[in-house]
Amino acid sequence: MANEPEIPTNRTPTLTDVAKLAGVSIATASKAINGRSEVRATTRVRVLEAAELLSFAPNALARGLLSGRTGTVGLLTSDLEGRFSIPILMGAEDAFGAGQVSVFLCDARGDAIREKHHVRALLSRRVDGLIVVGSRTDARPPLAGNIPVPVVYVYAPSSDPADVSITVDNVGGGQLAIEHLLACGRRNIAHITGEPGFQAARDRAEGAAAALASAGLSMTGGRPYYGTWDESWGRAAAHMVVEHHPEVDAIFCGSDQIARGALDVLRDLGRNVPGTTSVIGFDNWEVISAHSRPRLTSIDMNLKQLGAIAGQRLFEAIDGGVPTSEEFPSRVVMRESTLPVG
Amino acid sequence: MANEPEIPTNRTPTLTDVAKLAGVSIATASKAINGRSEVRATTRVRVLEAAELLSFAPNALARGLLSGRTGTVGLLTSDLEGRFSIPILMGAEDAFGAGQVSVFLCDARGDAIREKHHVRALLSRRVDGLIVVGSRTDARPPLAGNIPVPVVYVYAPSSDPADVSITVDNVGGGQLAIEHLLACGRRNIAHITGEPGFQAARDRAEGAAAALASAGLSMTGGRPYYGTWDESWGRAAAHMVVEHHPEVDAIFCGSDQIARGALDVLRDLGRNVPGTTSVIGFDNWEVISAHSRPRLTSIDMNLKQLGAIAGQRLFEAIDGGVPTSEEFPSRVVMRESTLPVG
DNA sequence: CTGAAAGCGCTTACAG
DNA sequence: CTGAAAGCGCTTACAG
Repeated sequence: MANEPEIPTNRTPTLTDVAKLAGVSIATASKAINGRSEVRATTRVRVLEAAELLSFAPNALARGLLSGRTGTVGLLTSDLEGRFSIPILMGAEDAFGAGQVSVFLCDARGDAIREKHHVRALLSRRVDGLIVVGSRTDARPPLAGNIPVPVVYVYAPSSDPADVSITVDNVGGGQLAIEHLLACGRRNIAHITGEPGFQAARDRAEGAAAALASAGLSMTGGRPYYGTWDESWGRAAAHMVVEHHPEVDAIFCGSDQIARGALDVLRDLGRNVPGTTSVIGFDNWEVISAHSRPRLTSIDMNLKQLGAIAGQRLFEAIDGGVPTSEEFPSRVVMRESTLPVG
Repeated sequence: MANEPEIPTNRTPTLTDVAKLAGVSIATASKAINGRSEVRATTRVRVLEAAELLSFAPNALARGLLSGRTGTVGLLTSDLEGRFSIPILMGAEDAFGAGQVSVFLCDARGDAIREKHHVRALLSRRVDGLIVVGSRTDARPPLAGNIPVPVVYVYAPSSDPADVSITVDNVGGGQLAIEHLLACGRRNIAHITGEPGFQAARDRAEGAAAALASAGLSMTGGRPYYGTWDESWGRAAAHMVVEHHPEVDAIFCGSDQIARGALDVLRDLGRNVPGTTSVIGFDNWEVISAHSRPRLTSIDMNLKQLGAIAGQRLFEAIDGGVPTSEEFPSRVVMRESTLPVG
C-alpha cells in the first residue's frame, strides 16, 4: 500500500499540497491546473480531483508576482455619495466583472491629499490600470506624479488633452431636450438650471440656445435662469417664469430635482402639465423622474454605459492599445410631462 | 571615482534597484525602508533618498506573499444601485481608508452564482476578510462554501446566528417615530408603510404598535397600511386615511418616499402640516426629506456608522478577536413636518 | 509527458 | 550595523 499523503488541516492549501495529494511534482500540478496541453489526461484528472478535494484556489499574489499582471484595477472616485459616480461605477464593474478582474474602490472625498494616498496604495498593489470617476463634468487636473499604468478618466475629463477621457456630450443633451420640446409643438421655452459655475449647466444651456436659434426661436425670458440644483430653486424659478411670461408653454430644467420643483409649482398654479406647459428634466434619476405628478420626461446620460466604455478602454490600454477620448450622446426618456397634446 | 550605478529606466523600480543605488544589500535596504532599528542613521538616509529618487513603492504582492496578510478586504454588496448599500460602503471605506487597507468592491447583483464567483476571486486574491452588505433587513443565507477568513454581515444579517451581523434596530426605530409624534402632542396616529414581505416593514410596524400600546393608544385605522415603498402608495394611502379617519393628526410613514407622497396629498387636501397633521418618514434620505414641503422629519438609521462599525469588527476578527453581533439604534432627524404646534 | 531548478520582489532569522 | 541565504506560492523554460 502506498503512503497516503496527509491532507493539510487548517492551512490554506497550496499547489504543493495538491501535487503531493495527486502524487506529481508541483510543475506538473501547475500545468494541469492551468490547462496546459503537455499533461497526460489521466494525470490532469488526478490533479484536478486533488485540487477540488482541497478546495485549492491558486494564490493570485504569487501569480501576479510572476506575471507582472495582477488582474486588478483601481477605481478612484471623488464622491461616492453623489449619484453620478454610482452608475458609472456599476458600469465599470460590469465591464470588469465578467472577466478575471477585481476592482479596488477608493473614495478620495474630493481631497487631493487623500487621492494621492490612494494612488500610492494602488500602485503598491500593482494594479494594472486606473479609472478616475468625477462627479461633475468640469475638467479636473490629471493624477499627480508619475503613474506607470494606464489611466482613463470618466465623466469629469482630465484637463490634459493627452489623457484618455470618456465624457458626456452635455451641449448635445441640451439640444436634445429642446428638440424634443419643439417636436411636441412647443414654441415658448424657458430654461431653468443650476449653478453657472458648473460646466454642465453652461453646456446644457448652450445646447438649448443653439437648438432654439436653429428653429428661429429664443429662450423665453431671454436667457437661462441660473440658480441652484435643487427643488426649491425649481419652484422659485417656475413661479417667476409663469408670472413674467405667462405664454411659456415648456420648461427645460437642468436637473430632475429642479424639474420636480417646477412641476409642483405648476400644479399649485393650476397649469396643466403637459397640456398647458411641458416640462423636461435632466439626469433621468428614477426616484425623482418616475414618481412625480405627472411622471417626468428626462434626458438620460447613459452613465452606466459610460462606465462600461471606460472599463473597456482601460482594458485596451492595458493590452498595449492606445484608446482615444470620446464624448457620448444622451437620450430622451419620455414620460407624461411632455406628452404631445393632440 | 566610484561606479555610478545605473538608474533603471522604464521598469517599475524594485528593492534591488534601490539597494544598488544606495550601495547596500537589499536586506539592509529593506530594513531601512521599513524603519527597523538595526540600521545606521546615515545608511538609512542614503537608502531613503535612493527610494525617493526612484519613486520606489514596495510591491505589496511580494510582501503579502511573505506575511500572509495582504491588507485587502472584500466588500460584497448585492445592489450598488440601492441607496442603503452606498452609505454603508462609505462607512466601511472610512474605517479602512485611514489605515493601510484597500477594498475590493464586488456587486453580486442579488445573484447567488455571481456571489460565489466573486467570493472565489476574492479568496484567490487572499483578502484578509469579507464584509457582506445587504440591501434589505431580511436575514440572508451565509456565504456558501468554506470561507477561511473572517466575515461580517451588515444591514442584512446572516441567517446563521453564529455569524457576526451588524444590524439596525428597526423595531426600536418604529418606537422612536411614534414616541416623537406623541411628544409632539399627537394622539391619532396612522402608519403607512411598504411591502409586508419586508422584515423592515414588519419590524417598524411592530415598534410603532408597541409604543402606541404603551401610551394606551392604538393605530388609527386599526392596523398598518401596507403597500409598496413608493410615493404613489403614500399618496393613495394618505387619501384613504384622511377620508376614513379625518381625526388623524399624525402619520408615521415607513419610508421617506411614502412620506413624500403623503405630504403632497395632505397639501392637495388643504390639511396643514404640521399644524393639522404631522408626518414623519423613515430613512432620512436627504434628497427626499430635505426638499419636501414642508421639509420632512425622518428616522435616520446611521448607515454610515453601521458600515464603519462593521469595518472595525472585521479588523478585530482579523486580529484574532471574536466580535459579536450587534444591533444599533436609529435617531430622529427633526425638520418642519413635525414641528410641535404651540 | 514529467520534474528539478530558477526566479518574480520582498522579509526575516542568522552569521559576521 | 550589514549582508548572504532561505523562502512565501507560483510559472516557465529546459532537461530528461
